[in-house]
Amino acid sequence: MDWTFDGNGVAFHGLTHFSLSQCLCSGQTFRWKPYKDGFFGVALGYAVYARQTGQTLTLEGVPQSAAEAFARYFDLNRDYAAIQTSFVNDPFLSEGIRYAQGLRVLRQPPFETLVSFIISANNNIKRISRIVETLCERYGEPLAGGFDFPTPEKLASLSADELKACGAGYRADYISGAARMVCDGFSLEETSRMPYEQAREKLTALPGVGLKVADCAALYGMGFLQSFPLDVWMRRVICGVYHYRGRGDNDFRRFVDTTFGEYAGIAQQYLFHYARHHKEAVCAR
DNA sequence: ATCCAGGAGCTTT
DNA sequence: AAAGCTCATGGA
Repeated sequence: MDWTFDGNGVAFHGLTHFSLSQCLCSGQTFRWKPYKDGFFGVALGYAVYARQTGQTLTLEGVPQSAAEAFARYFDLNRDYAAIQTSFVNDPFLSEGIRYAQGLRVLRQPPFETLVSFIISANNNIKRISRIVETLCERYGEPLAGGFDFPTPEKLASLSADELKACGAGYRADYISGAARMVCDGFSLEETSRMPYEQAREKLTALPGVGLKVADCAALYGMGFLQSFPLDVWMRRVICGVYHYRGRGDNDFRRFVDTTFGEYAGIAQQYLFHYARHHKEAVCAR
């Protein structure tokens, strides 16, 4: 990856198949907000002002020592053109790709991703973002211009009332329970090195983590690109766009496993983004 | 007021 | 195994 450092931050050059706004506004991260002509957010322990001009991504606030880490965060080293080509035989997916051109699956810190998607259960994106932001402001390490995501130790030390006061609602017990298990030796890094099926199975041992949340943590936080989070939107797509008539989740899962391949998670991200902006095109339930 | 939101977990068939 | 019920909260 070709990058430079100018004293204020890092800039990546020659990016194709990359759109910053598609990456940050597609429901996979809850930590970036529109700011001036770009986005402001906290990632990998840095408060960052990110903006894109053409094929250049500028990350103000990122030292050169963190350049490669951010290349991984934005998945800049992967050949998305080749992945998109592998989807050409799927007309629905091709439509999603056209609509969400430049979208990449981020690789975020595992614990932050896990907790964020525990919060996502039966919730909406705006409120998820607000809860995550409040958690960071109150309990995250202060950075130059923002707050980091709280550590497992910090979250494990909080009472249920303190977590509920951040808006977490009934998920407060899940958050502290999962944080405690991570503090107590449940290694997310180790899990991320396991085979996918094994990793997602292990993740569901955490409170508040079912298959869907496990798949989100696996996809957005652990680099398992074959993971396909099966949520309400994907059921609508599979039903309304692919005209699949399944009975229960087992049927939907079987459809996913036989339809999308090695990069199912990337396909899912295109479809999710497309579906959320084309409600009329997807199934009503 | 009622329903829904990137579901999970527990109870009942 | 599969369907049903409940969970806290805010916006539509």
